[in-house]
Amino acid sequence: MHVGNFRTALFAYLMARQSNGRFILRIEDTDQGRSVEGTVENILRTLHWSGLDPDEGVMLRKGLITQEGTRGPYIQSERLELYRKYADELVSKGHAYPCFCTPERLTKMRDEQALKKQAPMYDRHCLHLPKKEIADRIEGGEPHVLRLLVPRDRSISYDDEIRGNVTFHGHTVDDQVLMKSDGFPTYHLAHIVDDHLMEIDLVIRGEEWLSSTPKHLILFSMFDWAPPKYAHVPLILNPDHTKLSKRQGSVAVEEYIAQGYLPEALLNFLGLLGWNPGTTQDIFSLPELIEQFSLERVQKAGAVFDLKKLQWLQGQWIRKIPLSDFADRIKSLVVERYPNAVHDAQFSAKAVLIQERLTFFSEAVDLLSFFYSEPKVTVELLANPKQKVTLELLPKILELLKDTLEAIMKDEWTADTLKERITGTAEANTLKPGQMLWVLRAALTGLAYSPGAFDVAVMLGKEKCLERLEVVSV
RNA sequence: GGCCCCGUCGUCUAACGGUUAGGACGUCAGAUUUUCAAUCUGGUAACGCGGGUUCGACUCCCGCCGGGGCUGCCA
Repeated sequence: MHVGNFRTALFAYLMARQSNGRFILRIEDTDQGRSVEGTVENILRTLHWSGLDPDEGVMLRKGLITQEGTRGPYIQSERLELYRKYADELVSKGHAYPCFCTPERLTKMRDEQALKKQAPMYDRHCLHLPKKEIADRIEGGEPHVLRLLVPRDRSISYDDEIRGNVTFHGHTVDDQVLMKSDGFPTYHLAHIVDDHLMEIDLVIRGEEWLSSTPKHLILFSMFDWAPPKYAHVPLILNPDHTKLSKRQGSVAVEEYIAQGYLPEALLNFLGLLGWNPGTTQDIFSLPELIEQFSLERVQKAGAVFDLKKLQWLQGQWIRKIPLSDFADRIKSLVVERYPNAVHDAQFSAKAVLIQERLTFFSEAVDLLSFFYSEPKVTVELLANPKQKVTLELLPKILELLKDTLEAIMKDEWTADTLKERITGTAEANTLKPGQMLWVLRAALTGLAYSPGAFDVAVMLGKEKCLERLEVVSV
């Protein structure tokens, strides 16, 4: 599921919720060539992951795809007779006509138009065929499509919920194919038939649909049906301002799920992409979005997908997780690599040390590694010029650390005592506390980034600390 | 080419005729008497251009420039 479609779904969901409406999932599978196995289930699972379950239409029940609601079927390939019926009605009213033109002729026609710098539009070749001939060719089973007869003399305008008044001139609108030769409708016909029959009153869709809206409006008026309100949301863009695409990052929601993003983070990010609350609030839960969202505050211009901001939001949300839940979530990951963590009664106490320093659950494994295995400590890590620890100074610091820790009684092995004694030693030896603490922390964890030295030392215990200091000394 | 949409810091955005043009992400600096992608503080950075209208324009109008979408028997 493309993140753009997902954001559109989010906006639709928000509008449905705040207006006590229904969020309907309809599957538009009218292109036989593009159907991909598992797509529907994938969409459903993704929506469920984020909490945007449909109220009506296609849904998942006990892992199976089902349809619920009184206006079904909700899968367009199961509604073919319906579209046929309405298409015939259009033909009989003179609003649509059969076209026998081959793809080859159409291509040639468009090429010629392009050459003459004209807009490529169907030349209505088949509109002028004699009635008898049309009947005979259809009778003879010749492949054909049905085209919309666009009233070229009028202009079509409507009020977009996001963009305001938009106007098109009939003579710039092409005679859109409504029914394909394979008996399937195009999106355009299916959309208006279904939205009318399913009583859809608000259509929120991507900006790429803006230019086909006049066709839809014409169709609604030909059936004498009231059109829904339309809201065309701006596109989501790549950093280079082109339409969001693969190649420049992930476009599928499934990829973000796989990378470990929380639904709260993605929802928060996408909710704020193209919409703003008008306040300085930037952390939004789904209920808060429902409460505050409005189409009036949706942006008109495209918005670049800013991965950095998504990551920041992810960090914000991961820190909001209650500790016990957080510990549960990371425990299975840690146990995968360190089976001895299974029965660790202190697991939560360790989890609390890392919750605010990670962005993804998966990072927990490395961040807790030194609790379940002996760290590999390198001299390069210990002797860090940035921490003012030189190779010459290192042996002395290690000796001082060992002596200092050795002198602390087991029953006073606390963060406070450690801090007090180490600071004292540092001062007595004209060292900065940081120089000693860097070495201690690095020796105990083997990591450049980890929880603080005191926390780690307390958790590890006196014996283990001395043991590790001894190991790096030799 | 034609039609339509859009144009405030690098990015997401606030402003709806009068502000030192605000916030957030990023970035930079400092703090956190140890690290950190965590936290805090501070800094950096924008009204595309040109005409109008007005006492006064980011805000209204026109033109230009720039970007995007569509231009399929795809959605």
